[in-house]
Amino acid sequence: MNRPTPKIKTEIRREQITRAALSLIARRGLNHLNIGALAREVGVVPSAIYRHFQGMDGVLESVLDLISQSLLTNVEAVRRETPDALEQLHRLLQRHLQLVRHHAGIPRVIFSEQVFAGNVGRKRRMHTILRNYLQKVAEIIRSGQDASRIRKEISPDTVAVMFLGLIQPAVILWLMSNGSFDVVRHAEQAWRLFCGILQSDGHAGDDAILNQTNITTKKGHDYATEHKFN
Amino acid sequence: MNRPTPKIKTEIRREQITRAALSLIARRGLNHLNIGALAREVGVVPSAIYRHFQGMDGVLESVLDLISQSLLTNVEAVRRETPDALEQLHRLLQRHLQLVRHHAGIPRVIFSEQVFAGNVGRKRRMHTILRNYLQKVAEIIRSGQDASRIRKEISPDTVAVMFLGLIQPAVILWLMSNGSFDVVRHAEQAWRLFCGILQSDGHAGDDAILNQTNITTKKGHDYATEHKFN
DNA sequence: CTACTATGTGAATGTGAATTCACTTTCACA
DNA sequence: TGTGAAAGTGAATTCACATTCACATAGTAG
Repeated sequence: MNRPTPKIKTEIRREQITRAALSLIARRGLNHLNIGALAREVGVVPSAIYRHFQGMDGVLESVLDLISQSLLTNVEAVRRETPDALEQLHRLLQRHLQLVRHHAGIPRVIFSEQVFAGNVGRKRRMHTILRNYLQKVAEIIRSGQDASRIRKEISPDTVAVMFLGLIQPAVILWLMSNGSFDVVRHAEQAWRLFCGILQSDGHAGDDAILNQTNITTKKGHDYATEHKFN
Repeated sequence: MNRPTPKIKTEIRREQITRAALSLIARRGLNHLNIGALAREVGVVPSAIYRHFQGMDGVLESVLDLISQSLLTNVEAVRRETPDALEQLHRLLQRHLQLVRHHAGIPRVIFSEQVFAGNVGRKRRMHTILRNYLQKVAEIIRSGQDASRIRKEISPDTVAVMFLGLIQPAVILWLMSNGSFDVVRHAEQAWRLFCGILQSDGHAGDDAILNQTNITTKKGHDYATEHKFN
């Protein structure tokens, strides 16, 4: 009451709202995301949201944009970082995990019903986002094949989906276990094995994969962040 | 109105309702599952549901029971079918896909927000179901190691999660693409590669993995069904 | 300083769905 | 055949939200 809510330009508010939405989704899930909670998070009154978005649908679209952008940004980053396809994949894996761990809203949106079942347009949108990502991964693999770094007889598309498979179940376990499942450790171990499939020079990464479960007490490593979230 | 709704013993109704729920989830998603729709599906009036369940929560619990049971049934089946660990895994993969393809409600429930975010007890329940399944898979792997069929230096737990990874992303793509993504083909290709990781005798399944995408027009093979659904 | 416009507010309205309850009907069994 | 418990019904209640709208106010441009 003392300080009335400041008025912010709609462009900035839209971004604020979008981030707030992703954050709320991370904490309480997409189903519990509602205009009221969103407004409270941003510090305005519910009806104010409508000054910046058409409604929940609009907000969700915006969230999807953010997710899509984040995923593709990671691809571009690893491409700049190293020329070696295998190394690119490895780093992409790490970045993906880092992204997801800092923004648990992302997997929640991806796995969400609202996306599978809701609005047909949104479903298609999400599908496109995933396909684009997979396509980029497949491109990396193809380039690795061209450089004879990766076995030529395997299908890039299949491998791209398998790459996602290194991440997804682990993330689900992570979400379900409230963070107890150590996704990073799992990913590293899985990567070792996975690498063995890909490499041209035949020798798998059979150096010391220890027999240990992936349950630890939360937390772990933390690759440097560099995402435009707050 | 002519024929009034027959009265059915609660035990049977419960089962009817549970299956109806899974079926509705398959068609419209968990979020759209509501007492009204469920009642209509079963052919009774909404309030009648409360004769058999405490409410949506009760129904959901029952659905989780059904899912858990289906998953474990598959494990037992493959164990009976063959003694070879690798073959058991391969068949489990096929059965899992078959199950999921006939009951799309299952992955929808597993991926669902309602499970991740809703009721804490339900989340834990789902987590337990998954963990149990993974544990069974890990056991198969361990037995394969004991029989020197599978490389001993790899962690059964990690591999079990990777096994899930052969399935999950494919199923998600399948759901998002309205069935266009050919999960079965993907799974077979991925299995070939995956097998190469596991086998003791070193030679990967490098026989002819064709370079083809997995998009086809719906449908495909269809392993024999033997699940207690209708 | 004035006035315009973009933002923010709070009250009001509307809707869909869960749940409850008093009442009715059917079924099984004595 | 009669009766009590189990199962089904429909109306009423409540609730949580989304959405709208008339009004208030803060930036800012002239």
